[in-house]
Amino acid sequence: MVRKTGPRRISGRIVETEAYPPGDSSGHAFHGQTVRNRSLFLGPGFAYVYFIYGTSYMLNVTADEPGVGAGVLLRAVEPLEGIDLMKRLRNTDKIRDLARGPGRLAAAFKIDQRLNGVDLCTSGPLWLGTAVRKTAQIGTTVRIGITHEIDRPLRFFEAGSPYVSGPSIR
DNA sequence: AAGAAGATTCGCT
DNA sequence: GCGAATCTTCTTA
Repeated sequence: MVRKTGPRRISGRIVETEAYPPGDSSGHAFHGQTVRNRSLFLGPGFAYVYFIYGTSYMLNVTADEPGVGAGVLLRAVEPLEGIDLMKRLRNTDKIRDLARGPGRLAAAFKIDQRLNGVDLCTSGPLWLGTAVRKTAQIGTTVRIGITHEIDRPLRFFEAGSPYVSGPSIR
């Protein structure tokens, strides 16, 4: 994932995600389209950004066809470029904690509601690149922090990565 | 118009 | 580990 803010560039490898497929009652699209979640219905490859708990922004990559609400929550990133800038944005010097967790990830990449609806498949302020090629074992667990459909194994992470939030046991 | 819940984080114990 | 922080949206009166 790459973030361009002014002359600065922030990037990292996505190491943890959660899926919120169509019809999932824990997904924000479950009750239909609203002002808040309309980006989820744009079709695949757009940013869905929302603010929660009065403290945190979160970033999803939209999925599925236009009109079908579905998304993938990005929960953790291994920092690559722009680490000094991330440290300032996150107010910490611990590289491991810069983007470990969905709210921290958004803060480290300077993501707020202005990026809601942005196309993530063309280079703009925020996009998903393919430059980093590295094989990894993918672990799977239930999703974190939800109260519906809690048994579905829809959290995915790079096994053994120190940049993953939460449990790393399959 | 008021209240509750929410895909979390941080600071303290 | 636990509780507060703090805002948006949706529900209920």
